[in-house]
Amino acid sequence: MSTCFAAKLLAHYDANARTLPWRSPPGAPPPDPYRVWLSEIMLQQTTVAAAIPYFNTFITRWPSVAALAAADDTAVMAAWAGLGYYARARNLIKCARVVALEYGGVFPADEAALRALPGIGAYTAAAMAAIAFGARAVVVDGNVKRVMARVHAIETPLSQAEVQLHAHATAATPHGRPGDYAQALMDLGATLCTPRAPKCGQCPVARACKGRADPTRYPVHAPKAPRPERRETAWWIEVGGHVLLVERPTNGLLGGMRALPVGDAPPMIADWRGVDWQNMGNVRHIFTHFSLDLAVQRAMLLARPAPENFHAGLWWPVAKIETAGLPSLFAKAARCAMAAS
DNA sequence: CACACGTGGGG
DNA sequence: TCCCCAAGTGT
Repeated sequence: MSTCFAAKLLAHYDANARTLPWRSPPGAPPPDPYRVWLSEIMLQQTTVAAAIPYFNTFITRWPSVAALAAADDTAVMAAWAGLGYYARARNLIKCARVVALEYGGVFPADEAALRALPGIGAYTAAAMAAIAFGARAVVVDGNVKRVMARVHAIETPLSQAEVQLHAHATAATPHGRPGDYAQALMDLGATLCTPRAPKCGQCPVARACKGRADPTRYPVHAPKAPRPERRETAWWIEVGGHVLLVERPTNGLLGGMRALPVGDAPPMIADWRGVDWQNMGNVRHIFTHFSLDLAVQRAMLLARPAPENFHAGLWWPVAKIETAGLPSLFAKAARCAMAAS
């Protein structure tokens, strides 16, 4: 594959680039590295449509990495609520503070230095180096892997083809316009060289594509494991218009997020005898690696139990539950608990 | 290297 | 309803 590939891709990009809030037009000076970074973190395993409103909210509320570094952790986590993969938000905060304290609020331009920051892996470091700093970094994301697997008709399953795919991506990367090239390649994967029903008829590099005859054959995937089933119970404890929320442990599922208490028993040391629990129904939620059937139990208490009976709870106004920053699972459970009955 | 880690949209 | 998946990272 020669520079011809990149030339055709860039020409197509010049005429068809998507307009996105974090993006500069083709040929324009690079965007603020803060915007590139924020968008790249939000876009990890996340669709453009889902990321856009969050990006706009964050940029308005925290216009610079210094502003984000100075933010309350809780406020940032709440603003991220609903976007998923919450380790990204925890690392976002850590990264902002490292940049603020160790780099004076200016992102390093060096790919290796970027790679060393929290939440920035090989892909994001390369993307930032290319898009924000104009370096010839080799950007390899899911789009690039799919395009390379098709162009070269790679039969090796994706998980075992990393080195091969990276080599092809390196050979294809031009020395000029690295940022535009990276985005052009990802645009191609997102709009034409899609996983299903690729639009080969409109593809600028279809003539060079070895997978053209059967594009959906590539990339080859390993067989997927079955998704296990889990059952849990969430506890809605309401007193005087307030509901008990907890902050989940920093690590693990929905780590660091506010939530309803979950477990086999209500989250108290106190004695629950005599309390009238109502079964409010079940919420079904599909995670990447398991399916969850969450039963929702509700108790309406007359008096607030002593604080020492809770590990780390807070009473949130039921009328403002949407502002609590609950992840989607618990936002659903809250709607279930508040349903008329 | 394999697995944990969210969510909502599309076919 | 169900399966796939979307600009990955950390462990």
